[in-house]
Amino acid sequence: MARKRTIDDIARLAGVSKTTVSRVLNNKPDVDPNTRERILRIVKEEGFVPSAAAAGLAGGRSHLLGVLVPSFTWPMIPDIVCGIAETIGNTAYELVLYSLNDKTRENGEGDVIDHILSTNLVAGLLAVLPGQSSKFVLRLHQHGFPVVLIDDQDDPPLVPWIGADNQCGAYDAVKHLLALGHRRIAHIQGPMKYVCSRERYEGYCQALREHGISIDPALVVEGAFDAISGREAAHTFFTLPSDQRPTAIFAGSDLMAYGVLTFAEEHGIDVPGDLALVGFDAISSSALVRPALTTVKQPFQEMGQRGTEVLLSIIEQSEQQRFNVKPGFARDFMRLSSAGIDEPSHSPPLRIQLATSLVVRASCGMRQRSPISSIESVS
Amino acid sequence: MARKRTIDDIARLAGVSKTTVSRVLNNKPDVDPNTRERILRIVKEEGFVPSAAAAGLAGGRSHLLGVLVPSFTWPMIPDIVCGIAETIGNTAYELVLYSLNDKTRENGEGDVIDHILSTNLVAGLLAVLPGQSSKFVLRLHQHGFPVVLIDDQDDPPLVPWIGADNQCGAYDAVKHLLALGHRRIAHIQGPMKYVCSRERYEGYCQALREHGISIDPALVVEGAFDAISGREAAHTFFTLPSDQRPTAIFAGSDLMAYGVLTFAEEHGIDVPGDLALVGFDAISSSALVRPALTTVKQPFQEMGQRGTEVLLSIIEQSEQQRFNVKPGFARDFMRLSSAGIDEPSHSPPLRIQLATSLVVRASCGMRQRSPISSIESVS
DNA sequence: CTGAAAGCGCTTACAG
DNA sequence: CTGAAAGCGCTTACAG
Repeated sequence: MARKRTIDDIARLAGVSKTTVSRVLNNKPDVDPNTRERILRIVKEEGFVPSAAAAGLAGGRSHLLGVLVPSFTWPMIPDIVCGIAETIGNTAYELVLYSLNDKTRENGEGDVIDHILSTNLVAGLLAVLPGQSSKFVLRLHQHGFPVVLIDDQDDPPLVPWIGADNQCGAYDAVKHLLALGHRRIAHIQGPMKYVCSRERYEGYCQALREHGISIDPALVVEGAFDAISGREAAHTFFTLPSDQRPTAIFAGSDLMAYGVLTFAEEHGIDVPGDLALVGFDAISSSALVRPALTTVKQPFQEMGQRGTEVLLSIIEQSEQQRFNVKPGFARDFMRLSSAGIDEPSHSPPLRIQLATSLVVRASCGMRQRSPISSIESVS
Repeated sequence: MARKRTIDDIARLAGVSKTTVSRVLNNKPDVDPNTRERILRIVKEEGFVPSAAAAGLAGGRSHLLGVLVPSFTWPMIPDIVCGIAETIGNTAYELVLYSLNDKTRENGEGDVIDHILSTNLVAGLLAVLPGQSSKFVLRLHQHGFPVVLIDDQDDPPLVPWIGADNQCGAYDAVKHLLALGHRRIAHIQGPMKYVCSRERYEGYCQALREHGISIDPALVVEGAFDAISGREAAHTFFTLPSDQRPTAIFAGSDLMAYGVLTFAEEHGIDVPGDLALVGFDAISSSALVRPALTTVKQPFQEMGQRGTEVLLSIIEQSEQQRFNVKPGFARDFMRLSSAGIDEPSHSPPLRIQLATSLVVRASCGMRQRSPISSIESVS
């Protein structure tokens, strides 16, 4: 059973001062190699782990990383958090989870952000699918607080961001439908306030344009990313005169595609016989629905991993700055309140766009994948 | 933008000592009502939030709650964590997420537990589905560290625990199949090392017994909670002579039921026509598979909520003890290492068992639920 | 290369 | 009812 030793215990055991132990613990230079080695050995023997609270207090920094997620209702959140958790697990940091529940939402997301900042607990923040919070996150970033956006972009792009290549993913999906011979391809957009929805729409338009097909406004409907809005969109398309109906639908999210499947089931429309369907996201349940859904896979776990790595490097950099440029600078900087501080990051913000991949399953009329592979994707 | 004030700022603003501010902040008695009110007002005006790190260090306690989850591959984890996060959101605590990834798993879960204890960061731990970790968690509990188990029990029961009434849930499921006229009802067990698997099996036996049906060992197979093992179990059942095959299967988890559906799809077995199927868990995708799965719903969110409430009360209680019984007692107590400390909690450990409910869908031959309700459960 | 001392922002006996 | 002082376990100038 681990027990709580302090840095004093280690110092005594090693016959040095705690200053020296601290230096070793923090990989500072100017320690005799032998001394360093001896201390390291003792630290290991004793299973000593410094108190994060004390280190944070004294050093003015923290070993905690905040992760802000919207409610857990979005099916990609677990995958993203998984990637984050795994990456943080390899570092000395711990993960503090902040989530937006109904109560915090009604008070405005700004409260959560204020809270994150004022408790002064975390060294940086990963904002997953920030949505409406992104303007608060932007404020944080402008005040010098390390922040990274995951999945959902801000607009205009000012904050470091990791996400998928939405336009290219959408383009591939629609190309796939075109290759299968479809010409009347409808699109259910995600909410157009999201950059990713606009990018997916752009990919849709680009693919059609390249095939000399003009966009038919009757075949484009804005949804809400959820199943209900997908079903409504399908209803809209199928109340068109029969010769104007789509033969294929590209849904901006898997959940909206599920809504289309439900509509088809209700109305005896055969998928893929009468209607081909492609989703976006490749959440795990899309292998389970029938027909199994062809969809664009976003590398959610990798988004979490890369996002964490980027945040860590930003934090490191801002600490560098604090010690090299002017001691105490960053801390004072953080305390400035009303003044219109706007640190112009001279370099454009880091933006990493990860490739998507098309997962072909039964919903477009391709041969059904073997059942084993659909099992594997849920187990 | 929030900025970082300290308790000194508030003390100066209120014209009192920081001792008094601290007392107000911590709801201690013996403060003049007017003083208290004034301080509270200033705290609010300034948006002051005390530094959790400093408070933790000084007070020897922390405002952080650890949540230990196995990998995110289990579909109920998000629901449970959601319940936890929501409940913590109403308190002054923050949530620190620890997860077991492949690396930590190979080092043994003991490492994670040691790490949790030795960083001295969290005031208590919620262990979700601890599985193999539960013996480490037991050690924590025996050393006086506040711990609550969620979902998966320890055996024998020594640690506070919140879970579902597995036996009763299984009993209801099998009764449902019996009521539909089935007599050859198979069961795919979860891994029998888990208490919950044994309880579900017990519920299965109880229902059959009450109907004067004896358990046929050929109709009981142990699975691994995942889809592949469910498919294998179905294969085992359907290689029996045709008059000995089951007409219904009660799967110990939804994922195993998915495996049965896959097997049925492969072999042209109609569900529910040829075979009725019930699962256990009611994870969200069970509304999406076809036929939609009848299953036993576990109240995962509530498990998270109640578990958090229990942990909080245990922490409070142990702090009470620390200050009333003997100052410094708890802290010294925690540091004892080798000695075989075994605090006999004089009262039996708290155990809360929540009711399950049967969600009837298409897989048993009841009328199919309206599509709207299956949409609602995924959106 | 090393250590004594001050200090991070709080809490808690202790003394009034 | 209130405050001065010590201390939580660290880090960081500063001085050698």
